Amino acid sequence: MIRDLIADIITKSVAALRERGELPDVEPPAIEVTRPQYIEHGDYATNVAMKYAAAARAAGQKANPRALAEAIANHIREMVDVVPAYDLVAAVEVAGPGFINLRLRAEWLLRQAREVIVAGNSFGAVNIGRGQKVNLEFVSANPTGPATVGNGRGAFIGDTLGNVMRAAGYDVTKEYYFNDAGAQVAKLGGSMTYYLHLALGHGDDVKPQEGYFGAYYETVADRMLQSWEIKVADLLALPDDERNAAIGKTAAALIMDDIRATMAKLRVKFDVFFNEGSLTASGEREAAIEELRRLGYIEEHDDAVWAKTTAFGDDKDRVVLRSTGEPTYFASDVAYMRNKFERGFQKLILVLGPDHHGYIGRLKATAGILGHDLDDAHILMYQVVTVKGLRMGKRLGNVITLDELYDEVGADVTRFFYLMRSSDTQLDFDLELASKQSDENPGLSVQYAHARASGVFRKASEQGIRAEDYEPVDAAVLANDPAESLKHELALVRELLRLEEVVERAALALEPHHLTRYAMDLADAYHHFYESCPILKAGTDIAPEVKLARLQLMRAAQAGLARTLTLIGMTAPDRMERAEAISAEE
RNA sequence: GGCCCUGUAGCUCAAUGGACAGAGCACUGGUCUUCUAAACCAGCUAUGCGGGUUCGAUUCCCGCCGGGGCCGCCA
Repeated sequence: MIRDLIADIITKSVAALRERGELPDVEPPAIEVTRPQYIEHGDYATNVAMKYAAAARAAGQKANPRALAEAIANHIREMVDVVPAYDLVAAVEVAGPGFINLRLRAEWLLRQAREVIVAGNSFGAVNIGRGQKVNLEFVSANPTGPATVGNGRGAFIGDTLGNVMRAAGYDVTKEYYFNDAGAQVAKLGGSMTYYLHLALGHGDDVKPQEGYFGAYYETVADRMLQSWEIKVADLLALPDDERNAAIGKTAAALIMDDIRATMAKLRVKFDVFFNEGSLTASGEREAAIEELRRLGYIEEHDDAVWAKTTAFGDDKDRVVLRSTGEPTYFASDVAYMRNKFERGFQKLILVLGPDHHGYIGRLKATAGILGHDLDDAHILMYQVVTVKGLRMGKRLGNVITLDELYDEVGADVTRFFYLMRSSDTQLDFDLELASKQSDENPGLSVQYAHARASGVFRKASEQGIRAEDYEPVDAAVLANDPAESLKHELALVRELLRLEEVVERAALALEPHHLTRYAMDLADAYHHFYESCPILKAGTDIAPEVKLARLQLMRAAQAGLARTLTLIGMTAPDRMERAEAISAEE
């Protein structure tokens, strides 16, 4: 990573100066290398002089941050002059209250275009994960209804976070946990019994007080009858409890298929669908309770059996066995977490909706009880989703389904819009903007940048210029371009090289939304380059070596756009056609 | 009552404790015999209030005010 190389230079300079006694005799601060907000300040900046001065003053020594900065900057300049590996640095300047700004050499930057192309699918990859096994659980909605726009948020956060963590060197398993038995599914069975009777023309006298209702369940009833009419007739004849459980389970299977289909359409990929029921069948749920008992975190009172989660910071202890002797869902949660750790995952990430915020304490406590660090179980919580601008009247019940969004704007735009926002803020999905088939739509704008590059390569191909003609050339020739052109060429390379930092940050902070921001910035840099650096444009007379170098740069930009779109889970189209994205028009 | 998220431009939102707070949309004014105008250029406006920590606070801490959400021997 380029930033690490810069940090290495600074670290070595500080160490050398300290060795010579030219810096205050205090513990040097951690080296922080950041991107200045303005490119006029350089490519990278460090605040080490200011931190050093503060540490010195705290130790009672006199220190002037700017003077320290000058000393360090001088030493960096000397090193850059003599160490060939550091020749990427063009200038070192001291500015403001004591920042040391480093500027990269234009020729070096331009030559990175070829590196981007050579890197291919590994472009932007970093290795901060070092192969750590991570279990990333998301959606995990039980099959009692179609996936909603709320579930979608977990889906896209989880899926894209998984992609970006893989790019950051983690060994990620994407997992969906579901329960197709128990009280909720029995309730579903009650509702489905009602809808099945309706579908068979038996009247509506079995309508339950509480349950799942809406047009969607009519379609489920129809499909059940189509596939298993005879079996369904048998099931309806069972005693109420058995009937509800059996019909609920049958309906749940259909609904689970619907959810999987919705996820697949939206390119949300899971490696594992984990059935809660398997924990019962395998005896893991019982074993988990026994394990808690063995570890001394079980208490019995009020006729129930409790797990002492308060020992690890939870608000209250949690029931694992009710007074009826029935295990709670939390008992399964314990078993499930134990199962994950036993499968070798070192870190568990659970993407949960805002209604689960009360679960954080008990889940982290569970990790603690099982002998792990509380941070080995990380809860990534997202806030609520609302949709502004959706036509009313066509909806199923009072929830908006993910399928409806998909039908309106397609997978690409849906994913982009969901990922534009930080998980911590509410998501107000702007359907009107998302539906626009123009560059006002930020998601399409990024794809358009990619397609636009494809158009240029098609044209180049028509003129007999092929990839093997421009991919190997030395783009440093562009350093001689007019200032206005060079500005945009360098800005484009700089933006490209930032991807690895974006990947690192998104993976470390578990914040996939940085990718969409980056995608817009990269597309913007690309568009500027496209406008001000013509290649094949009619009426222009571009020198052949410049033409090839710009084609290479454009190819690198396209690769970066494709890589970013892929991480977000979007397609990178070679052409944009209006009709293609209008899937909602009947 | 307790807990979680949140308050930034007209709207929706960004901003690893740094330098001059950025995008998109909207709005205003320009640019079309194009490398596809599905574009480009220019302009307009913001950190809820009060303290604190810091060389430096949109960011961290405390209080107040305002939004959204959650609190079960449900699953």
